[in-house]
Order: sequence, then C-alpha cells, then structure tokens
Amino acid sequence: MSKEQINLPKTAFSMKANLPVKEPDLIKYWTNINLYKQLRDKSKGQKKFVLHDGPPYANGNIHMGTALNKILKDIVTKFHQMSGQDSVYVPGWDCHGLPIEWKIEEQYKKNKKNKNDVPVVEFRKECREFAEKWIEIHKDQFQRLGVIGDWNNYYSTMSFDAEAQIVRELGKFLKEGSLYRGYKPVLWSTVEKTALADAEVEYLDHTSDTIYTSFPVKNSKNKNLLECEVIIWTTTPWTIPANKALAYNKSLKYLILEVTSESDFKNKKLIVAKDLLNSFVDECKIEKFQIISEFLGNDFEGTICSHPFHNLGYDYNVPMLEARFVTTDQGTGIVHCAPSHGPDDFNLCLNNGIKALETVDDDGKYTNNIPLFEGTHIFKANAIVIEKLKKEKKLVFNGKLNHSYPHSWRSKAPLVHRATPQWFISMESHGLRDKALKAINKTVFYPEKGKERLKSMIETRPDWCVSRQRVWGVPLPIFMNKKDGKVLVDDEVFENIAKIYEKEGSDCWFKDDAQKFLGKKYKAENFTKLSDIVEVWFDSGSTHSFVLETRKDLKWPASMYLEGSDQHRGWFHSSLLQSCGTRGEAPFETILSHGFVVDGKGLKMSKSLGNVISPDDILKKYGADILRIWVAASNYSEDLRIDYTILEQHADAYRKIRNTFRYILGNLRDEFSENDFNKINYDELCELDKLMLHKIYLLNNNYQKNFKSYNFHLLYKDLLNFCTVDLSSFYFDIRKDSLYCDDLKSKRRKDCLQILNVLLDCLLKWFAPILSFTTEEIFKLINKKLNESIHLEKFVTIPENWKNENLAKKWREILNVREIANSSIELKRADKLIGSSLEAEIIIELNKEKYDLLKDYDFAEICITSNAELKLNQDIKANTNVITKKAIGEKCPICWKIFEKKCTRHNCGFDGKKK
RNA sequence: GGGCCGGUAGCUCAGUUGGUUAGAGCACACCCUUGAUAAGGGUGGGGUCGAUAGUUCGAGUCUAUCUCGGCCCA
Repeated sequence: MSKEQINLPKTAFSMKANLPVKEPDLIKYWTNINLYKQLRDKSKGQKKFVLHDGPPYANGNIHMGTALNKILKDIVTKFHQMSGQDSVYVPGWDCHGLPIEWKIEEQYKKNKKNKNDVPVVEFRKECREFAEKWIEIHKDQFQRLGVIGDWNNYYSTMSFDAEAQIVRELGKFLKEGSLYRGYKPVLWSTVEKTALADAEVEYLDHTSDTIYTSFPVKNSKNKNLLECEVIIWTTTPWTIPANKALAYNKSLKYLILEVTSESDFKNKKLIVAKDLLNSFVDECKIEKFQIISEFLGNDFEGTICSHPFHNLGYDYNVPMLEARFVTTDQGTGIVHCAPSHGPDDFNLCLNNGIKALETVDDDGKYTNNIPLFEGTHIFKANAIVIEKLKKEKKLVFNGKLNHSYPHSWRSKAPLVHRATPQWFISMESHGLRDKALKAINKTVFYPEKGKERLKSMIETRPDWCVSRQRVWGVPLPIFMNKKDGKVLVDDEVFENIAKIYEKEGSDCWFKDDAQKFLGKKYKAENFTKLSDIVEVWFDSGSTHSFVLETRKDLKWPASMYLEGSDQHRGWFHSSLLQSCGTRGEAPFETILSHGFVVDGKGLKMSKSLGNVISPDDILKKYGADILRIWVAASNYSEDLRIDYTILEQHADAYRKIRNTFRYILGNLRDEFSENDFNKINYDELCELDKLMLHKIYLLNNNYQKNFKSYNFHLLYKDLLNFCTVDLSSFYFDIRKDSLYCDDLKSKRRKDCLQILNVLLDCLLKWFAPILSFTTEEIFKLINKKLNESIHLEKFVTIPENWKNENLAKKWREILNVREIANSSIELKRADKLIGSSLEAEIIIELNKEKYDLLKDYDFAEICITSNAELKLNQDIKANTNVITKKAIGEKCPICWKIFEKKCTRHNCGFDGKKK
C-alpha cells in the first residue's frame, strides 16, 4: 500500500530551529515593519502600562544579570500589551559618574597625558563620547535578546533635557530647605589639595606615631565605672582634638585594672578589653597592676567621658557609643571617634546625632573649630598633642608603628580623612523619611518580601549626601553669598540655568562666567559658584521626572519598576526619596525585584572560579529564545542558577514545544484559519474534542492568574506540561489515526482540524511573550499578510461554555482505565508478545458502577489498540482490570489496525481474510 | 562581623491553616515504534524535604542552634 492514501503531515516549519541564524533576521523584520510604532498606533487610547526602565550604566558589555533583567522586562511588557493595554517601554542609560571618569583617565595614563592639563570641558566631552559609544553597543545587545522598545528615542541621564531637569529637581530641595550644607570625611591629599576616590589611592608603608591615651569617665549608670579612665589607642594623634565620642563593642568583655607601679597612672583605674590586656600592659610597660573587675561591653551603655584636654577648654561630653566595628585585633577594644576624620566615626556619630565639623582646611591646617590648634598643620600636630597629653597626665604611652597607609597615586603623599563641605538632603527636616515610608506602604511588591527590605533601609538610613568633588556629572546649581555664606535660592535663577542646559548642556557651568547663570538680578562678584557635581544616584533617582513626566507617551507614576534585588539600596531607594521629596509620593505603583544569577551550584559567577557564562555564549550556542525560556522557567524571587546542563534541559523543552507546533502545522498543512471561538459548534463536537476545549479553558484561566501575579515560572510549566502531557502523549497520539487515515470529509477529522486551529491560535499567543522569535517565525509562516507580527495580537478569550467539569470528571475515570491498560499492554510487550499497542486487543473488566459510566466509550480509540471490549465483572478485586491479548488477524495496510474480518472504515476497505 | 533572604529527586519547580505511602515535567534506564523520525509512545527506578535538637498524637510545614549559599551593609 502506498502512502498517498493517507494524509501525512507536511509543513515548511523545520524541526531544527537554528535560532542563532534565524533570530537576527527576525530582529531586522521587526525593525523593517517598525513594530514599536505599530504597537503604539494599534493600542492608542488603551490603558497605559508603563514599565519604567532602570538605566544600566553605559560602560562594558552586558552580563547575565543585565540579560535577565531586560528579558524579564520584555516579558512583562509583552504580557500587558497582549492583554489589551498600551504597554510602553522606553529604555534608558545612566551616563555620569566615576567609572567613566576612570576609564578616560586610564586612557590618559596610557598616552602619558595629565588630567590636570586638560580643560574640564574637554575631559567631559571624552566622557560623553565614551558613554555614547556604549549606549550604541548596549542597544544592539539588548535588541538581540528580543527586547522590543523605543530604541530610537531612548533616554539618558546626560541628555541636555535630563541635565536641565536635574537642576530643577535640586532647586526644589533647595527651595524647601531640606538640602543643607554639612561636612563628611573624604580621603584628602593636603599636597594636591583635593579629594581622592578609592581607585586613586595606593597603600604604601608608613611610620605613624601611636598613642595610648585616657578618657576619664564622667558619668555612668554603672557605678563601677565611675572614677575609671577609658583607654584608647590611635595611630593618628592629631585627630584627638577632633574627638567627639568613644566606641565599644557590646559583646566584648572588658576589665578594670588598677596600676600599682610607679607612673602618671599609679593608683588609677583603667579600662581595656580583656582580650587585649596582655598586649596593652606589655606595650605600655605597666609593670604592676591589679584586676579589679570584669564586665560586658553592654554595661558601657549611657556612659559619658570627658576629653583628655578637658582642662584646656575641651569641656564637652564624650559619649560612649556601641559599634560593631570595634574588634580586638589591635588597641584596647575602645576606639576614639572623630566624625570629621573617619568614615566609621562619621557614620556612628551621625546615627547618634553628632555631626561632623570642618576641623581641617584645604591645606591641612586646623580651623577655628579646634581650640588651641588653629592654624597648625596636622602633620606637625602629633608632637604637640603628645606633649599636651603628657602634661595633662593622660598619656599612657607613645610609640611608632610601621603599617600600610593610604597615599596619593600621583604625589605619593600620605592621605588623611578630612571632613569637607558636602550637601545633604535631610531625612527629617521636611518629613522625607515619613513620606517615603508611607509611599512604601502604598506600593505593591513582587515578591512581597521586597517591601520589608526597602522599608528597613529607609527607616535607618542617614541623610543623603548628594555632592561629589568630581567633574563628570551635573553641576550642583549652587551660589553662596560671599558676605554671609547663605545659599542663593531663587526659582528664576534655577530656571535660567535649566534653560541654558536644555540648549547647550551643563558643560558651560565649568567654562562660562557666573553672570550668565545669575541673570540680571544678582551680581556675580557677590557670589561663590560651587564646582561640585551631583551624586549619580540623584541623576537616576530623577529619571521619573525627566522621562515619565515629560514624555507624552508615558505616565507618572510608572506602573512598575523592575530591577535586581540590590536596587532596594540603589535605584528603588533613590527614586523613592527623590520623588517623595519633590512630589510627596513614590514614582512607581509596583516594584518587581529579581534575584541574582549564580552558577549551577548556587555560587556567584567569578573569573577565578571560572564559572562565568556570558549572554553572548548562550546566544551563539542556543539562541535568545532558549535564554528567554531560562528566564521564564526560573523562579526570579530567589537566585537564578545557570550552567550548560540547565540550559541543555531548557533546550530540550524548547524542542518539545517546537515539535508540538510542528505537529499542528503539519496536519494543518500550514493553513491556519482563524476561528471565532464563539462560533464553534460546541454541542456537535465529540467528547474528546470537548475535553481539549475544557483543558484550554482551564489552562487559560491559570495563565491569566499567573501572569497577573507575575509567576512566570508556574505559567511556563503549565504550558510545557500541556504540550507534553495533554497534547503530545494524549490528544495528538490518539488523533493521529483520524488525521492520517480518516476520509478528508470525515466529521471527526474536520473537527480535529478545528481543534488544531484553536490550539495553534492559543499556543502562539500564550507563548509569544516568552518565545518571541519562534512564535513570530510561525506567525509569519501561517499569516500571509505583510508587515504583521504576533506581538501585535491580543490574548485569546475563551468562551465560558468550554468549561465542562462533569465531562472532565468522567474523563479522569477514562484516563485511569487508559493507564491501567497501558500497564497491562506493557507486560505483554515485555514478554515479546506484542510490539506496538495496535498489535493488542484489550478486555476491560469493570465493576457495575464503572461499567455503567464507561460502557459507551471506544477504548480501542482511546488506548490506541486494535480492539477493546468492555465487560461487567463484579468479582474483580479492584474496580478495573485489563487483560491484554495479541490481536488476531491481519494488519490493515492503511490504518495499521489488526482485523479478524474486515477493516470497517470506508476508505480502508480491507478484508482481513484476503491477502 | 551585622541585617535580610534562601536550601524539597541529577535539573527546573509544586507542596493550602502542621494531617494518609512527599508530587509534576524533564533527564536517566529498559522496551516499543519507524506514517511528528536528529521525532513519537509505554513502563520503571530515583528524595532520611541542608544538619541537629525541640514543641506536638502527628513536622517538608512551627521554634532554637548550626551549616552552606546569595544580596546589602560594615
């Protein structure tokens, strides 16, 4: 018999995907048909869904984390678009900041160029060009992932309008009064008279003066501590005049010891950590002493000391504060804190309401905030401090220490931490913390745990330092009155600056005369123009104002911010504060945060471990759709594992999905006819087809539910299981017989084709947000119209009447019989009695209840056997029993069933008895 | 070091308010098929739920400690 008598599937849809080759062509297609514009035109007037892009830094190739983020954004955007909204995605880039400055300086180093010889504007131009270059590269890399967005009209934090708006936003804080001038320690070179960034610091050996000095306890809840002196150790004696507090560790053990040998401290009681007692008495040469008592750091709570220079006018309180950074590595277990001269000191003091002061000027000389020492250079002060301590009988010991110490990479001069004037946004003065916390409560978080995370950070964070002493950024638009040091707050001036930036960018701040910005109202000679720039988190925290508010195609607040969980301290945080400070509300309605990409074992990717996989590796080997499956299938609320075995697994799943489509397309001969689901004559369908419609109904319900809660991994698993379990191994397997062997006019076959049409329609749309490329490939195959795209389609609506629980319940029984039959067939197969299930005939014994329920079903069709007989048998143990026999007769050359007499199908008129 | 989050078959994930022998798909093994064919079908093996201790009649689920990992901070 020839194969022409049967209807075998035929399709142009290849089994082999070849995604790395095909996908770039589809991207070109989307560009050519201007898909983004079509999407906007088509959904004009629909409710907007705005996923506001958190701008990646325009520097370096993308990694797995970026790819994950962009794909997730694209999936979310496409879901909302297909559910009937105008889902707008405008990508953006973060451009200012230190990393780019470094890159340019590195190039200078290579070319033996000195940054200081280059005009600021020239330097900034190079930074701008560097960022521009990376934006172009990123654009290609992101589009390669299948991300649809407004790539031609992206936003960047360095565009002129962005720079202008950032000035306006800062103006709001200045006007309100919550932006204030304070002090914060930075690494400072007194030789170059400049602040240095971490990357500009070299650690070299340096010999420092060391001192052990005492702070007498002035007051304490713990009576034992009265009359004692707390001992500290430091390698920077010159910071003692700037001391404001002492730090202890609440979980360390401390001792009170009484010195009995001859010295300034004879008969005095000293306090040091128990673990450091030996090193302390050895180094300080305390020969005789007695231990009075031992206590836990906790007992320091509320203790106040007096300054060793108390009698010289330093008569303020020195509180003891609890700090985790206090260890027993060195010193005495109590650390002297000068908030103006150390980051730990600064943070601890700030959290306890002690602000840093300007203690040292640009040249390294004490200011008038430091009594007795004003005008003295700090590097000459150690000897004076030591002498005065000795005189005050507060010096236990002084010595030298050779240790690694920060130096300037240029001048090699030792650096100091020095409090410099900085600009802060107050968390309290205008209720910013409160507003932010309230806004968090109104925000919906996916996953929910993000809410607590952000909240606890906002609750405890100190004031926001928004100034930086760098050049690649938006200049702080601040003028200070030379007479009284007051900040100029005038809307007209801010607006004037903004208008100028809109026209020519912010470079002019560094080269043009101050009068240009002040306008006619003020005289430049009366004001000092600041040269600080704005911290980059303020830039990106302001994107909502220069992107969401400004663009007509967007809306404020955004429907969603979607970033990695590190952004709770980053962009979610800064955007929230910026927006609450200026608008009193969050710039987002929902926040979706995702975990980090780790290797197959759950370890973070690093060059040294050699477990790094780049998106490019995956695109070359598998294609973007496999990467997109990985994103969809992973639970993003935790860390996402990836390695080649995991990808291989997803590639296998992809093949299964692809073959599901191929089966449908082949049987439809690539002829898709769009159905109006409501016009399908449901009542005329057989139960098997109705069951499939019921399953489609259920799946669609779950799909909608999981999409609305952003549980993509559950949604994807449902789809994959549907393809594998319900289609491939069940419906498709059973219906092969009808599709291949039934007359083309047969109702059963035509109904099946209708179901296949429905399935193709549903599956294409369900999968489109995830398998953006493959669904488009299929859509182009079956859709003859030009310039169309699956991504312009909407999700299917499933008629309510497809739901049929009674039918499903009955078919659960049928499937149960099918399973038992399969087990029975398998036994005979193992005995080599039969091969294919069509070589079997089965006898199904049922109890009364089951028999009555199932007696009218054709189990030969359902179990794909040549014959099936139902028998009532009340004596069987279980309610169902299946007996498998080898079917007797001849195999019909067309339908391959075995008949004793005659194949009953009219187009298969084979008399089994004839040869 | 601190805060937060997490650890269920080789892999990706389910597992309701604590309640039968802990589930699914993939992968694996064996078999069948050769009319979805670098495809398709069937059957089967596989988990002391990170560890320990506790609460309870009963713990993957609750509590404590530890351990491993991640993010943030220091």
